[in-house]
Amino acid sequence: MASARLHRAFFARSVHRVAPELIGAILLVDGVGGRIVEVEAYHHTDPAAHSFRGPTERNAVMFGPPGHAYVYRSYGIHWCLNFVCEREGSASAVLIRALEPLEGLTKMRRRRGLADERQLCSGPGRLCQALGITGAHNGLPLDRPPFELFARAEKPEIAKGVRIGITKAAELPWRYGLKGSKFLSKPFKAD
DNA sequence: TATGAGATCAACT
DNA sequence: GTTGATCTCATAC
Repeated sequence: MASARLHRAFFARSVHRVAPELIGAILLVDGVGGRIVEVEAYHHTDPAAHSFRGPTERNAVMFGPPGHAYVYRSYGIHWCLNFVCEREGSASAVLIRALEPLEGLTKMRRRRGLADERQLCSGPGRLCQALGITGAHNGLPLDRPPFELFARAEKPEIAKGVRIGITKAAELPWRYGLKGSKFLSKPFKAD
């Protein structure tokens, strides 16, 4: 099961193609990480996206080249990790919402102060804390250390649903997840 | 199980 | 001054 490294070209496409293909991919930061099980797409036509109103100091990275990390502070305390994708008129990115811990479990538990594996990375803020992601990672390329990204070996079953935790355009079905995963931040509606 | 408040920073009105 | 792509802890059934 040799997985290919994801390079910049992977992200130089529409978020709506990139987002579902990220499900099942492996993300490591400094050797700590796991399998991506939940993401959300943010597009410039989307009032909930930071890029909707154009570039600002905070979201400048989103308007840069694809394949970079966009890290921002949420509610003053949490960090959230995004992958910048191709611009289609304006900036777009994929929010990494949850992953299944595979590598560096000990480090993650220490950083999170938790024993429960399922809650180590089941949410954007938790994930960043577990992987040690901070504003220092903002703008870093995803194909160079400390980041490591590997494509999934096989195409998993993708669940699709409504996004979480937002008040604008919350009805857009741009949340993607690994069907049946125990590590989702919230379960998908069964269909 | 379910609802509610607090934490705390930067962009926006 | 208010709001937000959140999480945790406390209190109430």
